[in-house]
Formats: sequence, structure tokens, C-alpha cells
Amino acid sequence: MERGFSRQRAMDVKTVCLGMLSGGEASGYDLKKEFESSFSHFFAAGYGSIYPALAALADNGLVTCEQIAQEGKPDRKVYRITNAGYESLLEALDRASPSHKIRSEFLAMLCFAHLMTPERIDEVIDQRLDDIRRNEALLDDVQANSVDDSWTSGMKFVLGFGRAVTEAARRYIEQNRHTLVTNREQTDRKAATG
Amino acid sequence: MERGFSRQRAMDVKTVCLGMLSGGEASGYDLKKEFESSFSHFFAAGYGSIYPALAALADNGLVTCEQIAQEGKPDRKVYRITNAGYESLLEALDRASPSHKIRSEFLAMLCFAHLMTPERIDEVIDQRLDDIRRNEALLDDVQANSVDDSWTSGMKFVLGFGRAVTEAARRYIEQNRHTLVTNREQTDRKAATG
DNA sequence: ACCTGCATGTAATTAGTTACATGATTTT
DNA sequence: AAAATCATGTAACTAATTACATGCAGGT
Repeated sequence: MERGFSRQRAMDVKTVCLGMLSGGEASGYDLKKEFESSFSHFFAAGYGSIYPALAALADNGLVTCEQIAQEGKPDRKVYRITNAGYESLLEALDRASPSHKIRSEFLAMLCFAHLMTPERIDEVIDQRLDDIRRNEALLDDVQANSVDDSWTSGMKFVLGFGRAVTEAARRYIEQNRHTLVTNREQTDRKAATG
Repeated sequence: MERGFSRQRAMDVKTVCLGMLSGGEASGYDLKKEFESSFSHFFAAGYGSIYPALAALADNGLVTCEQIAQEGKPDRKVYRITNAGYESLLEALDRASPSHKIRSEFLAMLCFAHLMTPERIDEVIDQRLDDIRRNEALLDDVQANSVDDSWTSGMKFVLGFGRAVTEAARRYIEQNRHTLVTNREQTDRKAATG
């Protein structure tokens, strides 16, 4: 390590891991849990991206890795941010125009609701609402478990954002789903297929 | 073409193009414009994915392609959905659990707002609000231009969804951005760097 | 007996982005 | 004079997902 340490310029998995480590040491496994809880509503990452990301950060001297032997378990690798890593993080945070992208197969599908049966529309919407409600419960849970914790204003803001937007999405779906299932729609598909 | 025609099972660029063509013939250029207007708030696609997608659909016999010569311009390639393509689309729409993914560098960045200067936080938020307002204007525009048009209930629903969620996001940011820029935050970065 | 949690990683694949390449016409 | 619109595509690259590979401990 400690060679070149190319600085991060995008908020990719690597940089987010670096940011998480700025709050304290953690293993790849720990970071995954954070991606699954407080970050889950806006940034997904699996082991397949986290472990390579940590290895790359270590290669660039942005983090150090301490291997801790455990009984009956594989070695736990604890990562800590370095000064170079901290500088790199600040630089990334200074970079311009972070993206905010939505890719929704759900909405794409509903654009063609007139080609779906009412039963199928209901099924797709019910599944989405289940996901949303699970997500709301998770956000509430994260919020509840962080009352005592030393949470940053940033994390609180982001959590609140997720809550607000998720709720708006749920309410819109609940209040407007009926517009998708009408008698007129049913005939469209029948006429096309029959 | 007309060999194997592997049916679509995911709402990827290929399948969305197929869906768009179910509403009438179009060129790759036309589809790009649709991705940039009514689909822009939840599904991005550039020429680099659209043209290969159309070529693949034609290879599989799901669409036909008519090449129309034009003076002073490259040939216009008009694509039309086939029966096999239509069946394939219906099958894709019947498939289970469409995704709805958000990837936000913006929110990821704000998680570490305590490491940013107040000026930088303002800059990032102002840029995001600009994007949101541009998007709201675009959605209004699309809606206005579709009054006379024969729009499906699905498209109306999806447009309304975008409107509702975008507005909720903007309101949350406007009402809570002040929580990110406090005197306490400013010292954090200074203490860490100085 | 089985599943969940702990804990690590690699390799192959998929999908999409970005940059490149071309070129006339129309609008500002 | 410059920029936008019309109109097509390919090649290289990037990034992430999925599946694979391993294995013990503790709870149900």
C-alpha cells in the first residue's frame, strides 16, 4: 500500500465505504449491514462490490487493514481510514454535481398497464406496496435504534428524506391505483390477444 | 430474423423499447426522445443502449425494420412490433416482482455533510433543487402536451407518480436543509483538517 | 435437522455508459 | 459563425450483480 493513492472523485461504492469508515473502524461485513439498514433506501451494495472496494482502498493506502484471528470463525478484517484516506474523502465530497438516479421497472411496467390483466396490475402494485411498507418499517427501526446514538445531522436529514419520499410514493399509489383498473382497460388486452 | 425469438423476462431497455413500439412505429431517435421526456424521471437510456437494443429485437424477430431513404440525412429506420414481439411483451409484463431502485450520490454525500463546508452543502443542495425544478417543469410540459393525445391510464398514473414524489422530495429539502448548516458542523471539519 | 448469523473472498457475466465516427440542414 | 436538430451506429470501458466456494456456532 501507500503508493499513488489515487483520490476518489465520485460517490461510488469505494467512496461510500471510505465515508462509513470515517465514522469508525469496521469490517466488510459491518459495512454490508450499514448498506442494508440506514443506506438501503438510496444506495445498494453487496459483498461482491464491498470486498473488492475495501481491497482497492487498502491498495491505495486510503485505509489500513488489521487481521484479527477468531475462534471458529474466519479472520475478521478491521479497516481503519488513514490520513490520506481522509483527505481523499474530503476531496470527493468537494467534487461537483452528485447524481440522483431512479431506475424503476415497476413504473416502466405500469406504463403498459393497458396490456395487463386487472389481477396482474393488483399483484404488481400489492408487491410494491409491501416493499414500501417494509422499507418504512426499516426506516422507523433505524431511527428508533439511533436515538441514543451519536448520529450526524446529515444522516438524520437523509433518513428523513427517505421517510418523506417513501410515504409520498405510498400515498400516491394507494390513492390512484384504482385509475389503472377499469372496465375499459380489460377489453384492450382481450381485443389485442383474442 | 425470426429465429428463436427469446422472450423478454425483465423490464430492461430492450423490453421498454418493445413496449414503446407497441404504441406505434418509431425510430431509435424517436424512442430516445421518449426516454428523455415522459420516461426521464424513472428510466434512463442513451443511444448506446437503444440502438443495440433495437438491433437485438430485430434479430429475434420481435420487431421489423423498414429503412427509409431521406435526402441529406442518413436513412431513417422505422421499427414496428411483430406478433411475436407483442406476445413477448405480454409475457414480460406477466413476470413477477419488477424492481424500483434508487442510487443517489446526492444522499450519500449528505450523509457526510459534517465533513463539508456550509458553502459546499448549499452548492450541492442548490444544484439538486435546480434539477428537481427542471424535472417538475418537464413533467408539467409533458402533461400539457398530452391533453389532446390518446394517453393511456398507465402513462397518466406514472406521470402523476413522478410529480407527487418529486414534489415531496423538493419540499423536504427546502424545509430541512437548514438542519445541515449549523455552527456545530463547521467546527467539525476545521477540527479534523486543522 | 435446519436455518440464521458470522465472515471472507473470486470469477464470470451482464448491462449500461462514454467516447468516437459521420454529416447535412435549420435555427439562433 | 455557432449551435442545435436530425439520424445512425460501434468499440472500449466501467461498474455492479450473480453465482460460486468455504465453514463453524448457536438457536428453533
